[in-house]
Amino acid sequence: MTQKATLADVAAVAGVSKMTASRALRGAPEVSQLSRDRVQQAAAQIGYVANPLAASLSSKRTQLVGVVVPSLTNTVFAEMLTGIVETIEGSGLQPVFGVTNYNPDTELDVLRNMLSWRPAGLIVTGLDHPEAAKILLRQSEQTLVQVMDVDGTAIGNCVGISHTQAGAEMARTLLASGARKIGYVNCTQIFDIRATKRLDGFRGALRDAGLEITAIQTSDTPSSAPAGRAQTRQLMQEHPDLDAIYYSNDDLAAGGLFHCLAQGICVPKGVILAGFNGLEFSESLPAQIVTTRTPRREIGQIAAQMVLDGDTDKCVQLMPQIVYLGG
Amino acid sequence: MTQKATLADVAAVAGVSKMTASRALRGAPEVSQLSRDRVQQAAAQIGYVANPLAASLSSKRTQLVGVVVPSLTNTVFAEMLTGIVETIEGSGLQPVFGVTNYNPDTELDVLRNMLSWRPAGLIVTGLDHPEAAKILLRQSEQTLVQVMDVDGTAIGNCVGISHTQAGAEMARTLLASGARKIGYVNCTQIFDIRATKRLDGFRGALRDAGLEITAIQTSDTPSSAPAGRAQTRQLMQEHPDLDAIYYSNDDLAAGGLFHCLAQGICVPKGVILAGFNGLEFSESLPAQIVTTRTPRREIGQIAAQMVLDGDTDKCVQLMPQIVYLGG
DNA sequence: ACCGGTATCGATACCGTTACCGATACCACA
DNA sequence: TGTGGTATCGGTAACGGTATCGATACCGGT
Repeated sequence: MTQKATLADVAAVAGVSKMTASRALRGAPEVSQLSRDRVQQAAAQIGYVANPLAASLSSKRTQLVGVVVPSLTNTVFAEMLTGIVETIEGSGLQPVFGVTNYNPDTELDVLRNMLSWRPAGLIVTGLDHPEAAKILLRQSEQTLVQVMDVDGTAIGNCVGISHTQAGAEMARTLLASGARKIGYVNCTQIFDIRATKRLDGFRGALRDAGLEITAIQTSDTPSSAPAGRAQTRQLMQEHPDLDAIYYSNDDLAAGGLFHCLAQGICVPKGVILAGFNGLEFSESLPAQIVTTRTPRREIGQIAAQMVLDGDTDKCVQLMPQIVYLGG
Repeated sequence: MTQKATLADVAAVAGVSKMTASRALRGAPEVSQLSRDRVQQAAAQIGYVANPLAASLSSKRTQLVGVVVPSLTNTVFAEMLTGIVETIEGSGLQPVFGVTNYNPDTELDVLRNMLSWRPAGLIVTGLDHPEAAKILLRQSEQTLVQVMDVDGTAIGNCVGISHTQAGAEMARTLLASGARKIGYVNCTQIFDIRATKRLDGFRGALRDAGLEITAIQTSDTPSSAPAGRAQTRQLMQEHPDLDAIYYSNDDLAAGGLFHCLAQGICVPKGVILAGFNGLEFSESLPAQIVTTRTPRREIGQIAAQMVLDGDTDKCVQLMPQIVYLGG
């Protein structure tokens, strides 16, 4: 009881060799029904728990899937993780998470650490990594999936959306609603490359219409609804005549909406607020915002499926959707 | 390049034995400065990456910390995870997450799976587990920390808050504000034992004042702001004269607030809304709600520290705080 | 009765690392 | 010069499994 039961113990109790016990427990075909039953019973009897470390070392294969995300508190990544977890569930694969905090140095560390486990698959966020990380990823042998973003060159498999296109589409949507004086709000405490791509696409589409962003309100606080509220207050104070405000995500946009509600500014009549992600809570907001619904859960599912299938060069571009939430 | 470099390769290049190489890389004291340098240089030169599987198998120790949470999309757990991650960072420990979806059967599976890795530490959510899980936990040898809840009997270490007390305190707060007709809103799609404890405490304190909950609005949808909005609508339709509504969490409460705002109901003048957790976004809501701020990040930090320190029977009860957010 | 084939099993050699203990060298000191 | 102690190293045996291949038994067909 004090010492864990080992395969040898199971084999001894079952009266077979270690190999037969191993095969029986793994469901290998070359075991007689009799031995199989005996082994399973013996294992149950002494409470045997397989040791995946030893198995991995011996077989030179692991059942690990490394998942590297920038943040856990961001619902978007949490939902992607959920997609991954629910897809690999029951496959015998084990997800291992790493968090980079949007920091390239941390990302490199996390990646190195992840790779040291020699995972069967690796799912990393984004296409943009520090050069050293790219080298690591290229050298490594396992199934690689880069998620969330398709704007750039993938090293391995790839699932996501085009943030550049998403930004452009939002610009066109706002323009179509008649907006001409448009503000932009973001947070730069962390360097969010995908938000930057959206901004680029947004700007490009405005320029195609002969327009520029009227004002940009940036802060180096973490992105959150309170930050969105504070920044919107400041932005609208300096530019009371904006037709629309594009936020780098729904949290900021919700904060912006809260500011408007508190000030009695009518949304979207007085000003259109645009976010990104289409988070669930946005659906219940008391006024309507426009946002881009991202299929993050599906991205997680597809990425996990790619790992399961051992794909190597697959690339799936998902199409986000402009939606009007709340009201 | 195709085959990973092993410790033997490092040793060969450095001109020492495997043992010396191993010791040098681990920073063991019984290595001369000369050998140490040579080994480190050799390792860097051939790009050696240590294999934690082999190390763990050989040393019978792992650097793994298993973390079992009910959900990843719930910000509360994500923030606790953040606390854990930031605390064990740099200690050489590796967090491994498991998600139970509030399902006891899943919890047992996840736990079994977690334990099979023989982690150095295990952090699980709550004090209430299926009986089989409790047995597993009691038998296992590693540092165990049960987090979030202190209402009950801990198996190992324990850090959290008393949800019963939190519920009672909220009841007293609402009573002190003059509320007499009080509604309660929750979601039961998942069985949230801690929410139940809060409700018990809440009810108890009301009874102490000779009162009962006026109406309970339950739904079996997942807990979210949209659910909160829908349920509040229904509840207020049937009971338009409520003084206050207690929600099982801030998401629902925010949804409730959105309903009131959309209906032009004044909060908190017309009705007091009470949530739980004190999420960051609640701070920016355009009207004031009352909630219980929970120290979930700190809980994660303390739990991780307990694992690092190898504590066995420590129990830390943190004190939540009633706060007024938004407005 | 002999043969080839299939089903079932076991012995052995690892996987890459660390624990353990013995070996060696070198030093100060008697 | 011998002796004991310390610092540094290496050989060997694990750790708990799996891959591989050879051994055995048993089958049907001729």
